[in-house]
Amino acid sequence: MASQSKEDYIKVLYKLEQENKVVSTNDIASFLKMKASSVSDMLKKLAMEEYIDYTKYKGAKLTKKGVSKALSIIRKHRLWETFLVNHLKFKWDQVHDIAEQLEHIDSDQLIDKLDHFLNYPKSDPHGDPIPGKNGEIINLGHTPLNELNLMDNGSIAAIKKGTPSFLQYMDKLGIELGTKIKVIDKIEFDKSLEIKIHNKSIHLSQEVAQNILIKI
Amino acid sequence: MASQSKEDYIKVLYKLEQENKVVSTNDIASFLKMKASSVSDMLKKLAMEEYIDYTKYKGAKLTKKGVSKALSIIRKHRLWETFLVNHLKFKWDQVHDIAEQLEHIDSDQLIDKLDHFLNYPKSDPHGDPIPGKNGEIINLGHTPLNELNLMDNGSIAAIKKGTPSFLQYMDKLGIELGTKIKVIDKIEFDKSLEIKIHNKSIHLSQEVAQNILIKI
DNA sequence: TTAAATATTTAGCCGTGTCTAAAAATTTAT
DNA sequence: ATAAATTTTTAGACACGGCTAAATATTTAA
Repeated sequence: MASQSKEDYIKVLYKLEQENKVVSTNDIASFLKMKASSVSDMLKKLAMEEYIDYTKYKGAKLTKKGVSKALSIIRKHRLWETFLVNHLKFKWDQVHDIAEQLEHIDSDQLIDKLDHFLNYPKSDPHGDPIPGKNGEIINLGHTPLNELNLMDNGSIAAIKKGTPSFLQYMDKLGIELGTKIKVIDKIEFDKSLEIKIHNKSIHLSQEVAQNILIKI
Repeated sequence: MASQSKEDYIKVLYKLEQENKVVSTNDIASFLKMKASSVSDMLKKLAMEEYIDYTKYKGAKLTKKGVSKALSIIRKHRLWETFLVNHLKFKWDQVHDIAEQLEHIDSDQLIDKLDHFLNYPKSDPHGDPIPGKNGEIINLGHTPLNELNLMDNGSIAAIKKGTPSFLQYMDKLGIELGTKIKVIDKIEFDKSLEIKIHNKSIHLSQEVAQNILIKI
């Protein structure tokens, strides 16, 4: 089994690869709040264990083995979050740090049984898809709220940014998974928008709207 | 928070103190399968952090702080075991290693909520008492089976030795928590005994009987 | 009560995963 | 096209938690 630390790197690699193609040492360092030199060392080790393809000065990319490892960690993370919210009655903004610890527990049988107990959920409390046992990840076909057109209707499907403060802001706005919304104004100037929700109209910055995923 | 490794030492210290008064370096080493020199090093650190009272060459003893830490780890271990068996449907011989990992997860809130979810259990799947939030440990007043008198009746209250193979042996004998038994013969020669269980008579060595706790 | 056996500690080494400072490679800008 | 800026790697250090081998204390036995 990869150490906790290595698992953390693999997770970040996966996350950053979603955005870019190849991931740079500095990107990882700033994400993990570590020094580039530490990252450089670790990349060498991960390459040696064939979790990544890595050429000095050229950045890193997960191998098949690496992606599969990443998906298994994400699967564990999201299943635990689901357990914490649905059964232990945590709020959706309280579960991240705990799941961050639980995701490193090493037992396939445990995860199989947890999955069964939770009734094979397809997404976690933030609406993110839960990878399957073999790494299958369902594309739920969601659209960032800021990409909707004027007068489009939809419902909240997922919150992309899972930080406590962002989720608490969502709570304050009355936004939860499944809530119906309608785009009633789009402001050219700053790309912000006005939506109708719970029959009230609220204003959202582009920054915020980007992090709210909609099912149309 | 104490490291995982330190928590392991504290747990062993607690366990060994139940049997002896002061715990020797070698006892710990053989229990943890480590070298005495490593234990010696660690005892120094634990003493520095005031988890133990330690005098060179004289052995170690948990302080109040140490005992309270030990009880909190045991509490977590047993609550998780209860979850694994009662909700995830693990067998009682499969949960030890997984609970060994889960017990190091650091979140008081998590344990509070788990305790609530489990409906505040007083004992775990092996019949061992679960320490309370503040370290209260209920004495369930159990008697080792080998200390019962001829013709005494009782029911299985706990299995002291929680190794998979011992628990599997219990399964084979039809012994589970709550099973009624009666002592029908005590053999002086080797301290073994004959008990009636499920209306059949079975023979148990002293070694085995010592590890079965009875509620009379 | 002293020598032998045993238990414990110390000294020094190693791998892991971090760091700082310096060197080297790459990228950007003139 | 080369100098400057930036990024990345290397070198060397450190804390942690193990280890082996040697030294030292303690206990046991002659």
